[in-house]
Amino acid sequence: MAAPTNHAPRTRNARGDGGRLGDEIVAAATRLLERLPEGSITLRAIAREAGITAPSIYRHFDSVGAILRAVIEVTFADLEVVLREPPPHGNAAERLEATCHRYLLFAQEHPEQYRLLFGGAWNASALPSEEAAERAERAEIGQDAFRVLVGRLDECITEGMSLSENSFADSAALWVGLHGLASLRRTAPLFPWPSELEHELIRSLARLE
Amino acid sequence: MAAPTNHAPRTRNARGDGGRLGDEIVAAATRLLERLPEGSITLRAIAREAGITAPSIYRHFDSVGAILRAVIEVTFADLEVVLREPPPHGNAAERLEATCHRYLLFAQEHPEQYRLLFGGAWNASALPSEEAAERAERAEIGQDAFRVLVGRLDECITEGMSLSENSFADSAALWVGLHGLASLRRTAPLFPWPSELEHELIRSLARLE
DNA sequence: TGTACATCAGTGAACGCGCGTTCACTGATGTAC
DNA sequence: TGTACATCAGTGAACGCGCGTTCACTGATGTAC
Repeated sequence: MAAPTNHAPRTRNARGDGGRLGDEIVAAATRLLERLPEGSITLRAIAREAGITAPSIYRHFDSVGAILRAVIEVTFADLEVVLREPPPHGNAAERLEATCHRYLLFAQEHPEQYRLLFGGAWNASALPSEEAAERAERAEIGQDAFRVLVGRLDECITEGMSLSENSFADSAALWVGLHGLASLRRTAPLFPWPSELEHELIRSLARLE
Repeated sequence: MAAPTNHAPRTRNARGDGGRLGDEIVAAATRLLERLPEGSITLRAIAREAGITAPSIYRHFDSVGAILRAVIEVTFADLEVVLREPPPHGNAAERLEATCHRYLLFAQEHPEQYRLLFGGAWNASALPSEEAAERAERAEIGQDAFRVLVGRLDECITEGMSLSENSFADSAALWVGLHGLASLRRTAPLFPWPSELEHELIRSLARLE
Protein backbone atom coordinates (compact mmCIF):
# COMPACT_ATOMS: atom_id res chain seq x y z
CA MET A 1 0.00 0.00 0.00
CA ALA A 2 2.88 2.39 0.82
CA ALA A 3 2.57 4.88 -2.05
CA PRO A 4 5.77 6.03 -3.70
CA THR A 5 6.88 9.51 -2.64
CA ASN A 6 7.39 10.42 -6.31
CA HIS A 7 4.83 12.56 -8.03
CA ALA A 8 3.18 10.41 -10.70
CA PRO A 9 2.85 6.63 -10.99
CA ARG A 10 5.05 5.43 -13.81
CA THR A 11 4.12 2.81 -16.27
CA ARG A 12 7.08 0.65 -17.12
CA ASN A 13 7.27 -1.43 -20.24
CA ALA A 14 7.56 -5.10 -20.07
CA ARG A 15 11.10 -5.82 -21.05
CA GLY A 16 11.99 -9.41 -21.79
CA ASP A 17 8.56 -9.76 -23.37
CA GLY A 18 9.03 -10.28 -27.05
CA GLY A 19 11.99 -12.48 -26.24
CA ARG A 20 11.35 -15.06 -23.58
CA LEU A 21 7.64 -14.71 -23.10
CA GLY A 22 4.80 -16.60 -21.63
CA ASP A 23 3.93 -17.46 -25.22
CA GLU A 24 7.16 -19.39 -25.55
CA ILE A 25 6.30 -21.37 -22.46
CA VAL A 26 2.90 -22.26 -23.88
CA ALA A 27 4.51 -23.18 -27.19
CA ALA A 28 7.03 -25.37 -25.39
CA ALA A 29 4.27 -27.16 -23.50
CA THR A 30 2.33 -27.66 -26.72
CA ARG A 31 5.44 -29.07 -28.39
CA LEU A 32 5.96 -31.47 -25.49
CA LEU A 33 2.45 -32.80 -26.03
CA GLU A 34 3.52 -33.86 -29.53
CA ARG A 35 5.74 -36.53 -28.02
CA LEU A 36 4.81 -37.01 -24.37
CA PRO A 37 1.61 -37.93 -22.56
CA GLU A 38 0.01 -35.27 -20.42
CA GLY A 39 1.21 -36.88 -17.22
CA SER A 40 4.83 -36.26 -18.19
CA ILE A 41 4.29 -32.55 -18.72
CA THR A 42 5.96 -31.16 -15.61
CA LEU A 43 6.98 -27.63 -14.83
CA ARG A 44 10.62 -28.61 -15.16
CA ALA A 45 10.05 -30.43 -18.44
CA ILE A 46 8.38 -27.36 -19.89
CA ALA A 47 11.25 -25.16 -18.70
CA ARG A 48 13.78 -27.55 -20.25
CA GLU A 49 11.88 -27.54 -23.54
CA ALA A 50 11.67 -23.76 -23.49
CA GLY A 51 15.37 -23.47 -22.73
CA ILE A 52 14.92 -21.63 -19.45
CA THR A 53 15.29 -22.54 -15.79
CA ALA A 54 12.37 -23.83 -13.82
CA PRO A 55 11.85 -20.83 -11.50
CA SER A 56 11.57 -18.48 -14.51
CA ILE A 57 8.17 -19.92 -15.23
CA TYR A 58 6.69 -18.39 -12.10
CA ARG A 59 7.05 -14.91 -13.61
CA HIS A 60 4.46 -15.96 -16.17
CA PHE A 61 2.32 -18.73 -14.68
CA ASP A 62 1.27 -19.79 -11.23
CA SER A 63 1.34 -23.48 -11.96
CA VAL A 64 1.47 -26.17 -14.60
CA GLY A 65 -2.33 -26.12 -14.55
CA ALA A 66 -2.32 -22.50 -15.66
CA ILE A 67 0.03 -23.32 -18.52
CA LEU A 68 -2.18 -26.18 -19.62
CA ARG A 69 -5.20 -23.91 -19.53
CA ALA A 70 -3.36 -21.61 -21.95
CA VAL A 71 -2.41 -24.59 -24.12
CA ILE A 72 -6.06 -25.60 -24.21
CA GLU A 73 -7.08 -22.15 -25.39
CA VAL A 74 -4.44 -22.05 -28.13
CA THR A 75 -5.19 -25.59 -29.24
CA PHE A 76 -8.92 -24.95 -29.47
CA ALA A 77 -8.10 -21.99 -31.70
CA ASP A 78 -5.87 -24.24 -33.83
CA LEU A 79 -8.66 -26.78 -34.14
CA GLU A 80 -11.12 -24.12 -35.15
CA VAL A 81 -8.77 -22.90 -37.89
CA VAL A 82 -8.42 -26.44 -39.19
CA LEU A 83 -12.18 -26.91 -39.23
CA ARG A 84 -12.76 -23.58 -40.95
CA GLU A 85 -10.28 -24.22 -43.74
CA PRO A 86 -12.28 -24.00 -46.94
CA PRO A 87 -13.39 -27.52 -47.75
CA PRO A 88 -12.81 -28.84 -51.24
CA HIS A 89 -15.52 -28.29 -53.83
CA GLY A 90 -18.67 -30.29 -53.35
CA ASN A 91 -22.20 -29.95 -52.05
CA ALA A 92 -23.13 -29.16 -48.46
CA ALA A 93 -23.12 -32.81 -47.39
CA GLU A 94 -19.65 -33.32 -48.83
CA ARG A 95 -18.41 -30.18 -47.12
CA LEU A 96 -19.83 -31.39 -43.81
CA GLU A 97 -18.15 -34.75 -44.22
CA ALA A 98 -14.87 -33.06 -45.11
CA THR A 99 -15.07 -30.95 -41.97
CA CYS A 100 -15.80 -34.02 -39.85
CA HIS A 101 -12.88 -35.80 -41.45
CA ARG A 102 -10.59 -32.91 -40.55
CA TYR A 103 -11.76 -33.15 -36.97
CA LEU A 104 -10.85 -36.82 -36.89
CA LEU A 105 -7.52 -36.14 -38.58
CA PHE A 106 -6.65 -33.51 -36.01
CA ALA A 107 -7.37 -36.00 -33.24
CA GLN A 108 -5.25 -38.63 -34.95
CA GLU A 109 -2.27 -36.38 -35.68
CA HIS A 110 -2.19 -34.65 -32.30
CA PRO A 111 -3.54 -37.30 -29.97
CA GLU A 112 -2.23 -35.88 -26.72
CA GLN A 113 -3.37 -32.38 -27.56
CA TYR A 114 -6.74 -33.78 -28.49
CA ARG A 115 -6.88 -35.70 -25.23
CA LEU A 116 -6.08 -32.52 -23.36
CA LEU A 117 -9.07 -30.80 -24.97
CA PHE A 118 -11.59 -33.62 -24.74
CA GLY A 119 -10.08 -36.39 -22.63
CA GLY A 120 -11.55 -35.15 -19.43
CA ALA A 121 -8.43 -35.12 -17.31
CA TRP A 122 -8.33 -31.37 -16.90
CA ASN A 123 -11.96 -31.17 -15.94
CA ALA A 124 -11.88 -33.79 -13.25
CA SER A 125 -8.56 -33.28 -11.60
CA ALA A 126 -5.83 -31.39 -13.41
CA LEU A 127 -7.31 -28.01 -12.70
CA PRO A 128 -8.98 -28.31 -9.32
CA SER A 129 -10.53 -25.69 -7.10
CA GLU A 130 -11.50 -23.19 -9.74
CA GLU A 131 -13.81 -20.26 -9.31
CA ALA A 132 -17.29 -19.99 -10.74
CA ALA A 133 -15.99 -17.32 -13.12
CA GLU A 134 -13.44 -19.74 -14.51
CA ARG A 135 -16.07 -22.38 -14.97
CA ALA A 136 -18.25 -19.98 -16.90
CA GLU A 137 -15.31 -18.87 -19.02
CA ARG A 138 -14.40 -22.45 -19.72
CA ALA A 139 -17.93 -23.17 -20.84
CA GLU A 140 -17.20 -20.75 -23.70
CA ILE A 141 -13.92 -22.38 -24.66
CA GLY A 142 -14.31 -24.61 -27.64
CA GLN A 143 -17.75 -23.27 -28.52
CA ASP A 144 -16.33 -21.52 -31.59
CA ALA A 145 -15.02 -24.80 -32.93
CA PHE A 146 -18.39 -26.40 -32.28
CA ARG A 147 -20.16 -23.61 -34.14
CA VAL A 148 -18.27 -24.52 -37.30
CA LEU A 149 -20.00 -27.88 -37.16
CA VAL A 150 -23.40 -26.30 -36.58
CA GLY A 151 -22.79 -24.00 -39.55
CA ARG A 152 -21.96 -26.86 -41.87
CA LEU A 153 -25.06 -28.75 -40.80
CA ASP A 154 -27.17 -25.62 -41.36
CA GLU A 155 -25.85 -25.53 -44.92
CA CYS A 156 -26.97 -29.11 -45.41
CA ILE A 157 -30.43 -28.24 -44.14
CA THR A 158 -30.61 -25.19 -46.41
CA GLU A 159 -29.61 -27.26 -49.41
CA GLY A 160 -32.19 -29.85 -48.44
CA MET A 161 -29.62 -32.57 -47.82
CA SER A 162 -30.37 -33.13 -44.15
CA LEU A 163 -33.63 -34.00 -42.46
CA SER A 164 -32.47 -32.31 -39.29
CA GLU A 165 -34.96 -30.00 -37.65
CA ASN A 166 -32.63 -28.89 -34.89
CA SER A 167 -29.13 -28.21 -36.12
CA PHE A 168 -27.81 -27.51 -32.64
CA ALA A 169 -29.04 -30.76 -31.14
CA ASP A 170 -27.99 -32.82 -34.15
CA SER A 171 -24.58 -31.16 -34.27
CA ALA A 172 -24.15 -32.06 -30.64
CA ALA A 173 -24.96 -35.67 -31.52
CA LEU A 174 -22.53 -35.51 -34.41
CA TRP A 175 -19.82 -34.12 -32.18
CA VAL A 176 -20.47 -36.91 -29.69
CA GLY A 177 -20.11 -39.46 -32.47
CA LEU A 178 -16.94 -37.94 -33.85
CA HIS A 179 -15.38 -37.75 -30.43
CA GLY A 180 -16.33 -41.32 -29.66
CA LEU A 181 -14.76 -42.48 -32.89
CA ALA A 182 -11.59 -40.43 -32.45
CA SER A 183 -11.21 -41.62 -28.89
CA LEU A 184 -11.99 -45.31 -29.32
CA ARG A 185 -10.00 -45.74 -32.51
CA ARG A 186 -6.98 -44.69 -30.55
CA THR A 187 -7.82 -46.62 -27.38
CA ALA A 188 -8.85 -49.80 -29.15
CA PRO A 189 -6.85 -49.87 -32.40
CA LEU A 190 -7.11 -53.66 -32.46
CA PHE A 191 -10.91 -53.63 -32.59
CA PRO A 192 -12.08 -54.69 -36.06
CA TRP A 193 -13.44 -51.28 -37.00
CA PRO A 194 -15.89 -51.46 -39.89
CA SER A 195 -14.42 -49.56 -42.82
CA GLU A 196 -17.51 -47.48 -43.50
CA LEU A 197 -18.08 -46.58 -39.86
CA GLU A 198 -16.98 -42.97 -40.16
CA HIS A 199 -19.16 -42.35 -43.19
CA GLU A 200 -22.20 -44.11 -41.75
CA LEU A 201 -21.85 -42.40 -38.39
CA ILE A 202 -21.82 -38.96 -39.98
CA ARG A 203 -24.76 -39.78 -42.24
CA SER A 204 -26.87 -41.14 -39.40
CA LEU A 205 -26.20 -38.38 -36.91
CA ALA A 206 -26.42 -35.51 -39.39
CA ARG A 207 -29.56 -37.12 -40.80
CA LEU A 208 -28.19 -36.90 -44.30
CA GLU A 209 -30.42 -38.27 -47.00
CA MET B 1 19.33 -75.14 -14.58
CA ALA B 2 21.26 -76.71 -11.67
CA ALA B 3 18.93 -79.58 -10.72
CA PRO B 4 18.43 -80.23 -7.01
CA THR B 5 20.31 -83.28 -5.74
CA ASN B 6 17.14 -84.50 -4.05
CA HIS B 7 15.11 -87.21 -5.67
CA ALA B 8 11.84 -85.59 -6.72
CA PRO B 9 10.87 -81.96 -7.33
CA ARG B 10 8.56 -80.83 -4.61
CA THR B 11 5.55 -78.69 -5.18
CA ARG B 12 5.08 -76.27 -2.37
CA ASN B 13 1.79 -74.59 -1.67
CA ALA B 14 1.46 -70.90 -1.85
CA ARG B 15 1.21 -69.80 1.73
CA GLY B 16 0.09 -66.23 2.34
CA ASP B 17 -2.23 -66.62 -0.63
CA GLY B 18 -5.76 -66.46 0.64
CA GLY B 19 -4.68 -63.75 3.02
CA ARG B 20 -2.68 -60.99 1.48
CA LEU B 21 -2.97 -61.82 -2.17
CA GLY B 22 -2.46 -60.19 -5.51
CA ASP B 23 -6.24 -59.93 -5.58
CA GLU B 24 -6.15 -57.58 -2.61
CA ILE B 25 -3.66 -55.39 -4.42
CA VAL B 26 -5.91 -55.21 -7.47
CA ALA B 27 -8.89 -54.47 -5.24
CA ALA B 28 -6.94 -51.71 -3.51
CA ALA B 29 -5.99 -50.14 -6.84
CA THR B 30 -9.61 -50.35 -7.97
CA ARG B 31 -10.73 -48.70 -4.76
CA LEU B 32 -8.21 -45.91 -5.25
CA LEU B 33 -9.71 -45.20 -8.66
CA GLU B 34 -13.00 -44.44 -6.94
CA ARG B 35 -11.47 -41.30 -5.47
CA LEU B 36 -8.22 -40.51 -7.29
CA PRO B 37 -7.34 -39.90 -10.92
CA GLU B 38 -5.22 -42.49 -12.65
CA GLY B 39 -2.12 -40.32 -12.46
CA SER B 40 -2.14 -40.50 -8.66
CA ILE B 41 -2.21 -44.28 -8.58
CA THR B 42 1.35 -45.01 -7.55
CA LEU B 43 2.89 -48.22 -6.32
CA ARG B 44 3.21 -46.73 -2.86
CA ALA B 45 -0.36 -45.43 -2.86
CA ILE B 46 -1.63 -48.88 -3.74
CA ALA B 47 0.49 -50.46 -1.00
CA ARG B 48 -0.83 -47.93 1.50
CA GLU B 49 -4.42 -48.62 0.46
CA ALA B 50 -3.83 -52.36 0.71
CA GLY B 51 -2.22 -51.99 4.13
CA ILE B 52 1.12 -53.46 3.14
CA THR B 53 4.59 -52.06 2.52
CA ALA B 54 5.63 -51.01 -0.95
CA PRO B 55 8.21 -53.75 -1.62
CA SER B 56 5.61 -56.44 -0.90
CA ILE B 57 3.94 -55.66 -4.18
CA TYR B 58 6.88 -57.00 -6.15
CA ARG B 59 6.05 -60.54 -5.04
CA HIS B 60 2.84 -60.21 -7.06
CA PHE B 61 3.37 -57.64 -9.79
CA ASP B 62 6.31 -56.32 -11.75
CA SER B 63 5.04 -52.78 -11.96
CA VAL B 64 2.10 -50.46 -11.52
CA GLY B 65 1.32 -51.08 -15.19
CA ALA B 66 0.82 -54.77 -14.49
CA ILE B 67 -1.54 -53.95 -11.63
CA LEU B 68 -3.54 -51.61 -13.84
CA ARG B 69 -3.75 -54.31 -16.49
CA ALA B 70 -5.32 -56.56 -13.88
CA VAL B 71 -7.67 -53.77 -12.81
CA ILE B 72 -8.71 -53.34 -16.42
CA GLU B 73 -9.54 -57.03 -16.71
CA VAL B 74 -11.59 -57.05 -13.52
CA THR B 75 -13.36 -53.83 -14.41
CA PHE B 76 -14.30 -55.07 -17.86
CA ALA B 77 -15.82 -58.11 -16.19
CA ASP B 78 -17.74 -55.83 -13.81
CA LEU B 79 -19.04 -53.80 -16.73
CA GLU B 80 -20.13 -56.92 -18.54
CA VAL B 81 -22.07 -58.08 -15.48
CA VAL B 82 -23.81 -54.71 -15.26
CA LEU B 83 -24.73 -54.82 -18.93
CA ARG B 84 -25.99 -58.39 -18.69
CA GLU B 85 -28.26 -57.74 -15.72
CA PRO B 86 -31.75 -58.63 -16.85
CA PRO B 87 -33.30 -55.44 -18.16
CA PRO B 88 -36.76 -54.49 -16.94
CA HIS B 89 -39.75 -55.74 -18.90
CA GLY B 90 -40.28 -54.21 -22.30
CA ASN B 91 -39.74 -54.89 -25.94
CA ALA B 92 -36.36 -55.39 -27.60
CA ALA B 93 -35.87 -51.69 -28.27
CA GLU B 94 -36.58 -50.83 -24.65
CA ARG B 95 -34.21 -53.52 -23.50
CA LEU B 96 -31.48 -52.15 -25.78
CA GLU B 97 -32.03 -48.64 -24.47
CA ALA B 98 -31.94 -49.90 -20.89
CA THR B 99 -28.63 -51.62 -21.57
CA CYS B 100 -27.19 -48.48 -23.15
CA HIS B 101 -28.38 -46.48 -20.17
CA ARG B 102 -26.58 -48.87 -17.84
CA TYR B 103 -23.42 -48.37 -19.84
CA LEU B 104 -23.70 -44.61 -19.40
CA LEU B 105 -24.50 -44.98 -15.73
CA PHE B 106 -21.43 -47.12 -15.18
CA ALA B 107 -19.29 -44.44 -16.82
CA GLN B 108 -20.89 -41.76 -14.68
CA GLU B 109 -20.61 -43.60 -11.39
CA HIS B 110 -17.06 -44.88 -11.90
CA PRO B 111 -15.52 -42.17 -14.05
CA GLU B 112 -11.88 -42.98 -13.40
CA GLN B 113 -12.40 -46.69 -13.88
CA TYR B 114 -14.25 -45.96 -17.08
CA ARG B 115 -11.43 -43.69 -18.20
CA LEU B 116 -8.97 -46.47 -17.51
CA LEU B 117 -10.90 -48.80 -19.79
CA PHE B 118 -11.66 -46.42 -22.63
CA GLY B 119 -9.74 -43.22 -21.99
CA GLY B 120 -6.77 -44.25 -24.02
CA ALA B 121 -4.04 -43.54 -21.51
CA TRP B 122 -3.04 -47.15 -21.06
CA ASN B 123 -2.88 -47.81 -24.73
CA ALA B 124 -0.68 -44.88 -25.65
CA SER B 125 1.70 -44.66 -22.79
CA ALA B 126 0.83 -46.29 -19.50
CA LEU B 127 1.71 -49.78 -20.68
CA PRO B 128 4.56 -49.29 -23.12
CA SER B 129 6.75 -51.81 -24.83
CA GLU B 130 4.40 -54.76 -24.82
CA GLU B 131 4.74 -57.92 -26.80
CA ALA B 132 2.66 -58.88 -29.79
CA ALA B 133 1.07 -61.61 -27.67
CA GLU B 134 -0.08 -59.05 -25.16
CA ARG B 135 -1.49 -56.91 -27.90
CA ALA B 136 -3.48 -59.82 -29.27
CA GLU B 137 -4.70 -60.73 -25.80
CA ARG B 138 -5.73 -57.17 -25.19
CA ALA B 139 -7.71 -57.14 -28.40
CA GLU B 140 -9.91 -59.75 -26.70
CA ILE B 141 -10.37 -57.75 -23.53
CA GLY B 142 -13.67 -55.98 -23.48
CA GLN B 143 -15.06 -57.94 -26.41
CA ASP B 144 -17.44 -59.81 -24.11
CA ALA B 145 -18.96 -56.56 -22.92
CA PHE B 146 -19.32 -55.42 -26.51
CA ARG B 147 -21.06 -58.66 -27.44
CA VAL B 148 -23.84 -57.86 -24.98
CA LEU B 149 -24.59 -54.81 -27.09
CA VAL B 150 -24.53 -56.83 -30.31
CA GLY B 151 -26.91 -59.34 -28.74
CA ARG B 152 -29.40 -56.67 -27.74
CA LEU B 153 -29.34 -55.17 -31.21
CA ASP B 154 -29.86 -58.62 -32.72
CA GLU B 155 -32.99 -58.94 -30.61
CA CYS B 156 -34.26 -55.66 -32.01
CA ILE B 157 -33.64 -56.90 -35.54
CA THR B 158 -35.40 -60.18 -34.81
CA GLU B 159 -38.40 -58.36 -33.39
CA GLY B 160 -38.42 -56.07 -36.41
CA MET B 161 -37.68 -52.98 -34.42
CA SER B 162 -34.38 -52.08 -36.06
CA LEU B 163 -33.61 -51.53 -39.72
CA SER B 164 -30.02 -52.63 -39.14
CA GLU B 165 -28.64 -55.08 -41.66
CA ASN B 166 -25.30 -55.48 -39.93
CA SER B 167 -25.62 -55.77 -36.17
CA PHE B 168 -21.88 -55.82 -35.65
CA ALA B 169 -21.19 -52.62 -37.58
CA ASP B 170 -24.18 -50.83 -36.09
CA SER B 171 -23.31 -51.97 -32.59
CA ALA B 172 -19.83 -50.56 -33.14
CA ALA B 173 -21.41 -47.25 -34.15
CA LEU B 174 -23.66 -47.40 -31.11
CA TRP B 175 -20.69 -48.08 -28.85
CA VAL B 176 -18.87 -45.13 -30.41
CA GLY B 177 -21.85 -42.90 -29.72
CA LEU B 178 -22.26 -44.10 -26.14
CA HIS B 179 -18.61 -43.64 -25.43
CA GLY B 180 -18.61 -40.18 -26.96
CA LEU B 181 -21.57 -39.18 -24.82
CA ALA B 182 -20.14 -40.67 -21.63
CA SER B 183 -16.81 -39.01 -22.24
CA LEU B 184 -17.96 -35.56 -23.34
CA ARG B 185 -20.67 -35.23 -20.72
CA ARG B 186 -17.94 -35.54 -18.16
CA THR B 187 -15.36 -33.39 -19.94
CA ALA B 188 -17.79 -30.64 -20.89
CA PRO B 189 -20.50 -30.65 -18.21
CA LEU B 190 -21.19 -26.98 -18.91
CA PHE B 191 -22.13 -27.61 -22.52
CA PRO B 192 -25.90 -27.19 -22.96
CA TRP B 193 -26.59 -30.84 -23.63
CA PRO B 194 -29.94 -31.38 -25.34
CA SER B 195 -32.15 -33.37 -23.01
CA GLU B 196 -33.16 -35.97 -25.56
CA LEU B 197 -29.63 -36.50 -26.87
CA GLU B 198 -29.13 -39.92 -25.30
CA HIS B 199 -32.43 -41.23 -26.59
CA GLU B 200 -31.98 -39.78 -30.09
CA LEU B 201 -28.39 -41.00 -30.33
CA ILE B 202 -29.39 -44.55 -29.52
CA ARG B 203 -32.34 -44.48 -31.90
CA SER B 204 -30.26 -43.14 -34.78
CA LEU B 205 -27.30 -45.42 -34.39
CA ALA B 206 -29.28 -48.58 -33.66
CA ARG B 207 -31.57 -47.65 -36.56
CA LEU B 208 -34.62 -48.07 -34.38
CA GLU B 209 -37.91 -47.42 -36.06
C1' DT C 1 24.03 13.64 -25.67
C1' DG C 2 25.82 11.41 -21.44
C1' DT C 3 25.48 9.40 -16.97
C1' DA C 4 23.57 7.52 -12.85
C1' DC C 5 19.94 4.77 -11.39
C1' DA C 6 15.53 1.99 -10.96
C1' DT C 7 13.36 -1.95 -12.81
C1' DC C 8 12.67 -6.68 -13.35
C1' DA C 9 13.18 -11.16 -16.44
C1' DG C 10 15.77 -14.79 -15.74
C1' DT C 11 19.54 -17.48 -12.87
C1' DG C 12 21.58 -20.95 -9.86
C1' DA C 13 21.81 -23.07 -5.55
C1' DA C 14 19.24 -25.20 -2.22
C1' DC C 15 15.24 -27.35 0.28
C1' DG C 16 12.02 -31.14 1.45
C1' DC C 17 9.04 -34.64 -0.56
C1' DG C 18 7.18 -38.79 -2.58
C1' DC C 19 8.49 -41.81 -5.78
C1' DG C 20 10.37 -46.69 -7.54
C1' DT C 21 13.56 -50.00 -6.36
C1' DT C 22 17.28 -52.84 -3.70
C1' DC C 23 18.50 -55.58 0.01
C1' DA C 24 19.22 -58.33 4.04
C1' DC C 25 16.00 -59.73 7.35
C1' DT C 26 12.14 -62.09 10.07
C1' DG C 27 8.98 -65.01 11.45
C1' DA C 28 4.87 -67.73 10.38
C1' DT C 29 3.66 -71.80 7.53
C1' DG C 30 3.99 -76.22 6.03
C1' DT C 31 7.13 -80.61 5.27
C1' DA C 32 10.27 -84.51 6.23
C1' DC C 33 11.40 -87.95 9.10
C1' DT D 1 2.80 -87.57 17.47
C1' DG D 2 6.91 -84.53 17.95
C1' DT D 3 10.83 -82.00 16.33
C1' DA D 4 14.06 -79.91 13.30
C1' DC D 5 14.19 -77.58 9.11
C1' DA D 6 13.15 -75.45 4.43
C1' DT D 7 10.24 -72.16 2.35
C1' DC D 8 8.81 -67.69 1.27
C1' DA D 9 5.26 -63.62 1.99
C1' DG D 10 5.93 -59.56 3.88
C1' DT D 11 9.12 -56.01 6.48
C1' DG D 12 11.96 -51.94 7.31
C1' DA D 13 15.83 -49.30 6.23
C1' DA D 14 18.12 -47.20 2.70
C1' DC D 15 19.32 -45.38 -2.00
C1' DG D 16 19.15 -42.04 -5.86
C1' DC D 17 16.00 -39.31 -8.66
C1' DG D 18 13.00 -35.76 -10.45
C1' DC D 19 9.75 -32.99 -8.78
C1' DG D 20 7.73 -28.14 -7.15
C1' DT D 21 9.06 -24.26 -4.78
C1' DT D 22 12.02 -20.58 -2.18
C1' DC D 23 15.43 -17.23 -2.24
C1' DA D 24 19.08 -13.96 -2.85
C1' DC D 25 21.34 -12.68 -6.90
C1' DT D 26 22.75 -10.64 -11.57
C1' DG D 27 22.91 -8.08 -15.35
C1' DA D 28 20.55 -6.22 -19.35
C1' DT D 29 16.91 -2.77 -20.33
C1' DG D 30 14.87 1.46 -20.27
C1' DT D 31 14.21 6.16 -17.60
C1' DA D 32 15.25 10.63 -15.38
C1' DC D 33 17.73 14.50 -15.49
